[in-house]
Amino acid sequence: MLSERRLEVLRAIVQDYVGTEEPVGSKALTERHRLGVSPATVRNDMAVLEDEGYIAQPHTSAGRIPTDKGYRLFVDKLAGVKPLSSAERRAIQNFLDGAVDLDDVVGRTVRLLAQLTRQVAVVQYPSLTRSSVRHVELLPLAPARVMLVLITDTGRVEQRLIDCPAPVGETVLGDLRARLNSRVVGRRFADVPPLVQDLPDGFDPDERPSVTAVLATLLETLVEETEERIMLGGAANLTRFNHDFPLTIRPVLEALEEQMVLLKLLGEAKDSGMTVRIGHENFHEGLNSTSVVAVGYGSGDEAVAKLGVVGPTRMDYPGTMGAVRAVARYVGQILAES
Amino acid sequence: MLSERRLEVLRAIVQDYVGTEEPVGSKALTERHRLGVSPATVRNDMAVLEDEGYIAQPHTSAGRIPTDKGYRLFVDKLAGVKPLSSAERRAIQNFLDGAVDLDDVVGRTVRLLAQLTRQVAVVQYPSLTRSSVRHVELLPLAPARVMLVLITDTGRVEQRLIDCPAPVGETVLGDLRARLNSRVVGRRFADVPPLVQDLPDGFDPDERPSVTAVLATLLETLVEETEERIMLGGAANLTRFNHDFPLTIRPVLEALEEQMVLLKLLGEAKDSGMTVRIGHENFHEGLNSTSVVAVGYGSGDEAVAKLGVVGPTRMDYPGTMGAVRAVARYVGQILAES
DNA sequence: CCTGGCACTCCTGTGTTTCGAGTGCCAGCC
DNA sequence: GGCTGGCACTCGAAACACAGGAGTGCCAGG
Repeated sequence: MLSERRLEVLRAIVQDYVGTEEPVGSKALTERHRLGVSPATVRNDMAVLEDEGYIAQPHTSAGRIPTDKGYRLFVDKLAGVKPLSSAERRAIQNFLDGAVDLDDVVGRTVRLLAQLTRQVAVVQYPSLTRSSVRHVELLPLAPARVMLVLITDTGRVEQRLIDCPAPVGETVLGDLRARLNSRVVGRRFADVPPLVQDLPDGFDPDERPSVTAVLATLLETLVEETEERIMLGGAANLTRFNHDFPLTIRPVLEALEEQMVLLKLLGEAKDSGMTVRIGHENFHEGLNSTSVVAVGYGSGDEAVAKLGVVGPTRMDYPGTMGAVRAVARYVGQILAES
Repeated sequence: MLSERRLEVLRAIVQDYVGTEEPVGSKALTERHRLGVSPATVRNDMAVLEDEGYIAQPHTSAGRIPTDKGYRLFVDKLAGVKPLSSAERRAIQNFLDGAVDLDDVVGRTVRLLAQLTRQVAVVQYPSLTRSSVRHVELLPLAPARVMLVLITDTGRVEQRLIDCPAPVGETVLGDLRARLNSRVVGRRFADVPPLVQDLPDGFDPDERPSVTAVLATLLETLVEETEERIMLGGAANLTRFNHDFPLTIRPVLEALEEQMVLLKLLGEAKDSGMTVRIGHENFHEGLNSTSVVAVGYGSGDEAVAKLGVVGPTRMDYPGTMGAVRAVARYVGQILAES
């Protein structure tokens, strides 16, 4: 176990390095923090911290920088979550209150988060699996063509074109619509399949193939469209990183362009509470020198989706975590209201 | 007027510079192109081209690079559009054919274009103003709460929540839905307002405020949601630019993150035919060292939206233009089919 | 009008040197 | 035992010098 003072030294190193972006030496440390000991002592502490793997030297005779392990300790033990100022909180609320629909909410959130943290923001659309059905609508487009519109309680709308095996009358369609809605409205997506299984039985044998086609598409939408959408913003903030960054920025940009990677990134975050993944804790190679701060958000108690930011491992963790948490809360409120 | 050979020299300079990314000198030119004259002669031609402003020297005693004006001449007079290979065309078709809905079409298009041109791709969603109404749906959510769903012929779906001044019965809503659809289905958005103006007259005075509220929201959606969406992809390709690029990449990324800028960017493109804006021809400062190649696409003869790519002024214009044109054509086809 | 020759420019890459922040270690001190 | 000042050492970064070479402009001759 590290002594109190050594932890203090680590904290000081992290803070200074995050601020200056330059390796921090023993002398500079004692000057900027009231550690009450001399540089030589700090050097000894640093040697220990380095042995334990919390800090490292880019090269001999340079200052120290925190390792992933060092940041981990910092986040877990040494740093709290920095609450936002009330001005900031008011700004968040004002900005989000202007949203008109779900797309707009997500769009505003991502911009807000990027601006607040000056990093890359990632916001997942409220997930279909966890939301429930608000309404199912069937629209005749042509004799044997139907459009299925699925509306969720989070305001999301999915539509699908269905080619039926035979023409479907308006009345049949109306009938189906009514029965379908009476069974599934208010239900969780996951609960829907068993509830509609026997629906075709109530129809004339001639109509059954079409009814089955509609149901099949509905179920497919429920499952397949769980492929969740994600919005990204603030990519320009990547350029604030190290100055030598064409090298480093490239793989990050590439990783961020892949929906799959982003989904996995947020997916790995815990369902409740804030998750911080630092450097190599991220599964994706391109993100080995970045950290991800993510948190779930939702209209009720339960998280329906996640949001977060991606930034350099050398980031202001307390501030970032504060901003992420605050934004998630307000978005949750907005969703609950609408 | 420049002589034939001087134009040939300019063409050679552009081609070489695009290929090597390095200033091109007279000797290298004669070696790589069969100009039939000596380096000294080429030097004289270059001096003239420089006087006229088509090329420039980064510094004395370096090779020449084309200016914006030089690229402009190249694009207008010296270069054609390079058609894609049949393999490429097949790949495009295969890739786009797999799309399931509009979001998917746009998403695939943007990825395809980015990959094909190795540049940043920009695709505008089919515009609401130019599309027409396929169906309007009204769904009762609560006694005095209605959801309006608007479906366009390009497959786009817009939804709006409406709080009515008084409870609305199912029958009234059904009635309104029927009358509304009979009047507006198949109509252009721009034509809708006059067609629905007198609709409230047919309803019971008690219901009129609610009907008016619904109509107001519909019209608002038509107008306001003409705020068009844009999808962006291939940002990682920015890193292929000059190696010294944190400087240059920054403003470009910032510009690309602003929807407004992107909209204006595509908006400035001609409605028909391909538009190429080179360097300072772009209104936005951050894009002064980039070129934009854009073209309209649509399901019929008329363009419903635009797409294009953003890349360095030093780009392969014939190839890029070929790819952009080809992709636009196939997207148009896909939209027409669905 | 084209060409070869020539002097000149100036960027680029390479090696050398200097400078200084930072380190590890040691002996002494509380 | 733990802290401190002192000291020699390391090594990257910045400054400087220098040669090489690609490229130019200009001129005289074909």
